[in-house]
Parts: sequence; C-alpha cells; structure tokens
Amino acid sequence: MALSKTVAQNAEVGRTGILDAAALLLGRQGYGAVSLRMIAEAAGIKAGSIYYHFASKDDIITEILDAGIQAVHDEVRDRVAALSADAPARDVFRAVLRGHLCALLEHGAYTSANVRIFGQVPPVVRDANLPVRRAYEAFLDNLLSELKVRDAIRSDVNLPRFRLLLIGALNATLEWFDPQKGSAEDLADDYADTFLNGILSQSGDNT
Amino acid sequence: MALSKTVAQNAEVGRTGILDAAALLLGRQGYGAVSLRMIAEAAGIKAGSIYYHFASKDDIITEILDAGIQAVHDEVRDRVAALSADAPARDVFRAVLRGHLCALLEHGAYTSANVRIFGQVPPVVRDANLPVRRAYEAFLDNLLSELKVRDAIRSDVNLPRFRLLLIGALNATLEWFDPQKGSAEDLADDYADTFLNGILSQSGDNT
DNA sequence: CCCGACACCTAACAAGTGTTAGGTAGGTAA
DNA sequence: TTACCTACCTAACACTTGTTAGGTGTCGGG
Repeated sequence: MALSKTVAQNAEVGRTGILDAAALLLGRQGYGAVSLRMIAEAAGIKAGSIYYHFASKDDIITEILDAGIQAVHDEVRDRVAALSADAPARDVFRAVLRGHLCALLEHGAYTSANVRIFGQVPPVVRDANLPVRRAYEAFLDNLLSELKVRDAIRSDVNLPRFRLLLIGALNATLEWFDPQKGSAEDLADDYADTFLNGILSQSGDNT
Repeated sequence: MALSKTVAQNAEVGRTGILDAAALLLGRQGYGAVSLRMIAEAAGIKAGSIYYHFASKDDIITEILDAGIQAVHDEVRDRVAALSADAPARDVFRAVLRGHLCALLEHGAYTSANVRIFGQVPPVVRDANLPVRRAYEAFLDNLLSELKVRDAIRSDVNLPRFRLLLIGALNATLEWFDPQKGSAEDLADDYADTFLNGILSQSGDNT
C-alpha cells in the first residue's frame, strides 16, 4: 500500500503527521469538536491506527499542549537573547511581545491549539501541561523584574498581575487577528506602545 | 409529583431553571463537556423534558450567550450613566472596567458561560450571538471615541484595536481570578491605572 | 527464503450523544 | 363531570465517541 502516500492533503505521516493534523484541527475547531476519526482522516490513516503511536486521545492532547507552550517560550527567549545585554527596556519589551505574537499568530498550529483548547480539556490533561506553562511564566516574571530593577518599570506595578494582563491580551488576538490586515510584528509594536505609555494624553484634563 | 420540588440543589424549575443550570455548568466545564442529561439533572428534571421548553441544545446555548453579553452591556451602561456628564476621563474608564469585571467575575453565570464557550460553539450559534456582541462593542467604541474627542486619550491610539486589547485582557481574568484574594473592583482599578498610564517609569532610561 | 518488526487496517465494543413519540399527573375553566 | 392545557416522564431512535483485539502487507537482516 505504498502507493497511497499522498492521501488527502497531508504528506507527512506517522507520529508527527498525526500530531500536526491534530494540532491544526484542534486550533481551528476546539477540543470537543475534534474526534480521533477526524484526526486520522486528516493524517491520512484510520482511527484505530492512532493507537499504535499513542496510548489515548489525551496523550495526543498533552503532547500538543506542551509543544505549544515550548514554541512560544523558545521564540521569546531567542529574541530576547539576540539583544545586547544593555538594550533599552523598550526593546526588550518589544522583543517579548513580538516573539509571543509571532509564535502564536504566524507559525504555530501547536501554539494556537494550546491557547484555544487549554480551557476545555479534562483536568488531568490540564495538570500535565502546568509545569511547562509555569516555566514560561517564571521566565517572563524574571524578565520583567529585571526591567523593574533597572528602574524602567514603575515600582508600583504588580508584576505577576501585569503578566496575567499581558498574556491574556496577547492570547486573545488569536480570535480576531487577520494576517492580511497587518503583520503580527506591527501589532506587537502597537501593543507594546500601549502597555508602555498608556492611552492617556499628557496634556488632557486628567486629575 | 408536587412533593419532589427541592430536588438536588436547584430550587428554580421550568424554563429559567434549565437556563440557570446550563449557564452554571457551561461556565465551569465548557461546551463539549456538558450534555443535556447533565443540564437536566442539575435542573431537577429529565433530559427529554428539556424539549418542552427548548427546540434544541443550540437553542439553550444561543439564549445563554445573548443574556451573557447583555448582562455586561447593561452593567457597564448603568455605571457610566450614573456618572455626571462632565466626569473626568479617568472615572469613566474606571466605570467601564468595573462594570465589565464585576459582571464577569462576581455575578453572572451567563457572562462567564459566554466568555468560556463562545469559542467552542458551532458557527451557527456563534453567528446568532454576533448582533448582541456587536452592539456592546459599538457602545464601547462610542464611549472611547468620546474620551478621545475630549482630548483625554492620545490621538495616535487605534481605538477599535485598543478595545480588542482591553476586552481580551478583561475576559482573560476569568481563568485565574480568585475572589478570596481581592475584589473585582480593586482589580478593575488596578487594570485601569495600567491602561491609562502604562508601566514605564517616567524617570527611567527610556529613549 | 524466512523472520520479525514496523506501520497500518478491519471490525467491533460499550457508553454516551441529541432528539423524538407517546404517555401521564395536576390544575384550571366551563 | 368533562375537557383542556401545562409541565413533566419513559423509552427508545440513530448516531458518534474513544478504545481494543486481531489481522495484513511491506521491508530489511540473517
């Protein structure tokens, strides 16, 4: 049966083929709407065959969730590392937002899947994803507190809470972002300005 | 069968009893995880009986989604209307955030349900909810553009985009907010300060 | 040539899904 | 009393779900 290679639209097969197909479907349709038979068809195989590579559906989900976080984490880490050690706070903050948004919006079926389905999966799966998630959060907290020590961020800003605000706003872009109406990097820069400077005009009637 | 009134924990019965039970479950477990039999049991009736009040499961969902948006819209509108016409921009903005967050986090099984499941429901149901959703968005856009005309918001702020950023950040609080660690109003004020002033320190090394 | 190992398939399983048809108890009105 | 309406219940329908057991073809190594 080596002739039926180019089934459907997915050239990749095997373990990674299943994961790729599943991530794509989950990111688009959500956890509950995607069945193993859908994943199998998208990957070009039959439902039962999935169990040769994975022990259960939750097994697939777990792996996708972890890979999703890891992808953003890596992207952000690399972009920040590429800056010189004494880069201005503005540039560091921009790099974080650019990395997160690009990983989420441009590449990253896994990242999209994570943001979309994390709130829908059974508790067991969610818990399995927490360590990777916590690692990324800790990374961001460290980065932000460095900026605070440098006196670039106001001292009255509650950092863990701001991190939640930030990630929430960034992940929400997934619901409406349209790559044809502007790049993810431009959006990131715009968001960065808003977070850094606020929306209040300096000259206004502000008490 | 008038004696089996106080079944389970739900005193309300009939149409609104079903809606209340469904909203509570949907807000906690998500769309895919909640079945009609679960809703029925929580409402103290049997699954088939639901079809006396509703034509389908999607019918229930649609009604809950609409009520969820309407609740936030009303709360925000009332709080803003309670201010004097020439109230400072800061206060108007605070009122918006307080209204939205209180409706979402304190009262409002319907609101929580909306935020949680909107991304998971079938397209037909989502489309049915769009008009109410658009009305709230238009209301916010009007409010923000008034503040801009008053020269309280910087002229280079892209308002529709900022509204998306704002709502995204507010709705995301649902995932982590814990009422025992602080009130929704305090959180709203904190968020308002961040959005209005930004996080950048004035004295810093900012180019 | 034979032997496994690999990567898949077929067919079925029990359980759960939304949904429907038809029945029934209790109250109201004539 | 009779008739009717409301608000439920029972029992089943066709279907989908995750999962499993056992079978099949292909391929490289001995």
